[in-house]
Amino acid sequence: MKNSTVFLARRILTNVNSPASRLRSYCSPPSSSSPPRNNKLFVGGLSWSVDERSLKDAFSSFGEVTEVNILYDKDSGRSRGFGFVNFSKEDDARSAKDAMDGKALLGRPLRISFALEKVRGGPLVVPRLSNIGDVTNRNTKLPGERYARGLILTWT
DNA sequence: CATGAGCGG
Repeated sequence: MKNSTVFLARRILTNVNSPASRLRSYCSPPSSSSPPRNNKLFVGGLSWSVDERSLKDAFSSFGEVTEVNILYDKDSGRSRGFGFVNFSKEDDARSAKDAMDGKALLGRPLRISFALEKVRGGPLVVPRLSNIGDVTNRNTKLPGERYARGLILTWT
């Protein structure tokens, strides 16, 4: 049993460096300095009154939009202020990002970037180091806070 | 009523 474990580990280790590796990392891909080349845009800064319909209308002039998702708060039902817009062609996604990033929709400027690749069945490790030193792990709401949910801190 | 960083199901 130990042998098979070692064997598996060796296989994984050798496959990691193989260009044909189909392994998907929990961490950000190495040398991810260049933006991810996918067709999915992360759209933040959404006004809480923007729904998926109007969001798709705002982006479908740049190409075929195959999927639009806005995330809503489970309890309040209010928009969480961000969503995802998927284009069929990544060229259209790029032009939409370039044209719409910073542009106001319903009074609030959009913040658009390429969506991070989410690993299926695994956590999404965000390459961001804010919140360190301010780690909270609670589900209670403090005075002045609107969102106070447990925070799982990961880093790259 | 309220308002604002971030990457989900």
